[in-house]
Amino acid sequence: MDNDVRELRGAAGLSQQALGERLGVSRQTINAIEQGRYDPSLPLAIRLARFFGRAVEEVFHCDD
Amino acid sequence: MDNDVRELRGAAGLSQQALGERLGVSRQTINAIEQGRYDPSLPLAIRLARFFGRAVEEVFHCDD
DNA sequence: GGGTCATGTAAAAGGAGCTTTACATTGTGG
DNA sequence: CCACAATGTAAAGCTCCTTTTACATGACCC
Repeated sequence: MDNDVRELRGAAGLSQQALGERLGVSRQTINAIEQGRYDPSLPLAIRLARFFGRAVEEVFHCDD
Repeated sequence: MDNDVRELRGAAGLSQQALGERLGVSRQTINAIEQGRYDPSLPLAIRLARFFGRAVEEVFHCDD
């Protein structure tokens, strides 16, 4: 399950810290998600997708 | 965070057991999600939405 | 060289997701 | 009445998500 968070964040010109603050999570959480160390919870995934104006499926890609 | 799983499952004519088998989770998991006892993981939410031909955001509604 | 910003990473701790096993209720059909 | 299917629920246990604190790196500016 990989995702486009890093690209979208870069395009938005935000640091991991700044994005975390906007979404109410720590920068380590953003970092872990970008690196695919784990998947976000469903509510966080929805907040992330909505923040970037995308559908959840567009941001997070299942590999199956 | 509530969802439309029960309605969609009913419309599909499937038991909780049958739906769980299709998605690779236990019937208790389906039951808990339908009752809002907890949110599914992101991969399960995506599988559920895809199974019903909907977007994740259409099936799971954030209350914020 | 010293400060700061952005990022990577790690450990400990707590809460959430999911499993299995098990028991209870309700309804339906023989 | 007796199965049987569908659902609700509970406990124990494991893994995953997220936090906090902390240290380390490289880039960049003064």
